Amino acid sequence: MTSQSADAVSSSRRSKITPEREQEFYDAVLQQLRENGYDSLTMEGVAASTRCSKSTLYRQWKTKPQLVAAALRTCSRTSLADIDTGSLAGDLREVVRHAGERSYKDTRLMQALGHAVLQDEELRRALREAVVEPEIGAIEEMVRRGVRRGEIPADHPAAEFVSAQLLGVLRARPLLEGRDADTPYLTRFLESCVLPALGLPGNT
Amino acid sequence: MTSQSADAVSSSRRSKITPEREQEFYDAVLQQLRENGYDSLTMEGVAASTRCSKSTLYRQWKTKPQLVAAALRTCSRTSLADIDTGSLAGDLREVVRHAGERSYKDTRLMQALGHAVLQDEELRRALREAVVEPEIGAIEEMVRRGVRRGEIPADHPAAEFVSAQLLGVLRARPLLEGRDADTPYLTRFLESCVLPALGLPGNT
DNA sequence: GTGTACCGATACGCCGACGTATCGTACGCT
DNA sequence: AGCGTACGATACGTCGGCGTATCGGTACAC
Repeated sequence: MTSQSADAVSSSRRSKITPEREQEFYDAVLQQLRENGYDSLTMEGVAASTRCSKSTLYRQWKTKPQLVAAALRTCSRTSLADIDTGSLAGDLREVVRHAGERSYKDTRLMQALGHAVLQDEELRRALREAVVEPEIGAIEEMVRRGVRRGEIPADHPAAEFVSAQLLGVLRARPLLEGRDADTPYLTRFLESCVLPALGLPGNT
Repeated sequence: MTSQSADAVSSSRRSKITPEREQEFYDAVLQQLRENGYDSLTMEGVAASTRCSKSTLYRQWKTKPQLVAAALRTCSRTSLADIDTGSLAGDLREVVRHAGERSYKDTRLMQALGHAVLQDEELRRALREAVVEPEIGAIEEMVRRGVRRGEIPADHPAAEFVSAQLLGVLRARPLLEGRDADTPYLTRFLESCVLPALGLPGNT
């Protein structure tokens, strides 16, 4: 056969599944999700794009929703949790910078899981725990820090809407304008809507 | 009219398709869309729930996406276009009242069409022209009227985000809190975020 | 060197949905 | 009264995806 020398990637896939290999599966799942939606994601497709056999997939995960749920759980972006610039406005500016960069991928992913999430309990929990909660939790923590620092009052009526606003606009722009909500757009939104509503000065 | 006996519905459906009957098809399509998503919407299902045969469906519409597109085009709720209270704040309060009532149906519908819309050109146009454009156009017209009346400056930076904010929050709440964005929620959002960002006084 | 566990390929059964075709018949018009 | 049109029922071919099963072969441990 072929001389399987240094490239462990292309030719021989006979070794046990390493963590890196596992991540390749997950990446393929997420990519196919974004491109074609949940229903058009097929086990055959994942197998083909990762050059494994269906047997391998079904050995590791029982069913298609479980594979997808597992893939979602690797999405845990803890990036937002690390942000702490010392001011609420500064934190949120960092948030929109990150969100704008990941706008396309996250938006498509959410869109793809739209209704599938309503049918499968495990899928719903995976999406919430792995994607929604971490990001939204981080934002709400920023707001709480802002309250503690006295930047905004604890019962500011706009406080409850910060995360919904950001997530909402992120998903709304593609529908309204046909373009992703990139960082400049999100920044304009933050400075001219979110921060003013909170009583904080926006960069004009 | 065909004043058959009392039960024109259950037994014999042999008459030609009246406009009312046609609307029954569309309603069934939209309902199944909202309940199960686009991919799980089946011609068999529509036929069964409307007690017609598949032949009839395929005689009227060539394919499944065309049936769905036709159903979408009957959604044209021009209700928002009729709103004109004399002030921007008043107009928007009417908008959230309507939107809150239709929240569940509209949100689910958008969610259901998520990725299908990316695959089929006709479907995409139908959704835009029948659902998105009318509502968003009405809101933007309200903003323009507000500018003409001098309520807000023409270049107010928050003006471009009014429709995106409302649509976004409408779709975001179910994801974040697991509940629909009803009228009270939308009203709070309007008074504490949208109006303040525009420099208008919100009802506290 | 021997063994075992795991991988890849592939074939299979099953099901459900699309879209077509056929046929009998009720409707509604003239 | 008669006739054509469109409807309802249903069967059919096709396709594609899920999940299972079988089998040969290879990597890695011992």
